[in-house]
Amino acid sequence: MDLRETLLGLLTQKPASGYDLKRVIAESDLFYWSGNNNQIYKVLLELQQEGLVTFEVQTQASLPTKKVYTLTDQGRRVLREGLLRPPEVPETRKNFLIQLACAQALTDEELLTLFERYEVEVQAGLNLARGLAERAAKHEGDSRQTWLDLMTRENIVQTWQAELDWARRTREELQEKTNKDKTKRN
Amino acid sequence: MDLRETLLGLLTQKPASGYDLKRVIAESDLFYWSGNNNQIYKVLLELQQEGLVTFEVQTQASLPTKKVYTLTDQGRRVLREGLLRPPEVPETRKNFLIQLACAQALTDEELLTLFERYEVEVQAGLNLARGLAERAAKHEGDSRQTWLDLMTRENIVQTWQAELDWARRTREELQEKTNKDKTKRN
DNA sequence: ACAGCCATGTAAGTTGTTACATGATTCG
DNA sequence: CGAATCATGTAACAACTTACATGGCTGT
Repeated sequence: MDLRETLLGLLTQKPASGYDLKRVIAESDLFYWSGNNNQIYKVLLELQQEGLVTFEVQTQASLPTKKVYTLTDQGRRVLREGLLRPPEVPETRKNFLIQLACAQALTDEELLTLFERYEVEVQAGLNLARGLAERAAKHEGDSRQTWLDLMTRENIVQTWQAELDWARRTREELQEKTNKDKTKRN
Repeated sequence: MDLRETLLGLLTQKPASGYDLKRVIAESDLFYWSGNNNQIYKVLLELQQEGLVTFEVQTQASLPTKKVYTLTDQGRRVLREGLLRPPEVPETRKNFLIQLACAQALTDEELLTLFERYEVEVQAGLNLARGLAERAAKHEGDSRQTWLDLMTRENIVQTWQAELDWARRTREELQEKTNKDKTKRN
């Protein structure tokens, strides 16, 4: 599921301009690309040259002219093929865990504040994800696709929640350990 | 926490050659880089030129000569600074969720088999993570670092577990929905 | 004999990033 | 008046990848 396929996928929902797609990708947490021009406009051109999409130039009064891209039948076929390939497992980059692996140089207190800060950051991420999930829940269609979108939002919320739970439990355990060591020393 | 810092971090544990570091990174799921030569040897050279590491050439009987890298005091300082910066939140790329967002073109049956396959893949990932966690648990030191490593392993296991739980629940719900639709149609 | 490990390194490529350029319009 | 939005596109670079080259040693 690279950017090419993702753009094809987005175009199944409705025709869109490069600018539209760029915004969707940039504002989403699901579509993890930065949503920069260079990539998107280039990929769209490539898709067009391969016959997977076509575009129609739309002039607008008092707004710049835009190219509205639409999926072709061939594009739909290629997308379907891609979707039917066995799904990939999630790829996670937890820099905090790498930090922990390198944390020998830190004192217990420093490590604890690190955990506290991590908890705050993860909590913020969870709150954001919750907000998006609620917004998705308000749409209230009962098509399969709106249900899938809801489940997707739930997945993300639960991922953040699991991380927060781990961070809390581990911080508490660390706190106990640290206190014990202190009383020992006194 | 980029590759530079990670290499510094790995060198706190013990001096190592580029080849050693490459293997650690390539075999680990935590250190998410591919562990290719080009990057690692280049970064090590860069770190050496900045005075963060030094190397000692070690000739070996019946094995190629190697450069064993060691952290300098300055390297330790730079690493500490990096570790004390506020930790980053995890970055997750769930291509499966992107697929779901593009899945309008699929039938209910196709979607179901997609979920089934995803479950299998995630289960495999969980099994692998569990194996690594058990191996880590067997080490049985009671230093802070071995405890941290254990907690790290647990984090990874729980992340996989959360994903598997979600996949199962969602697949079951989807199955019910699909069956209902079928009975409706009959 | 042939594969695979140890150990270094380079070449060539893909992917993704930030930042810039243009130019009209709209909002505070 | 300046900033932001709409809309396209390019330039320069950073990060990361696969694949290759070398060469002796080890195990089947």
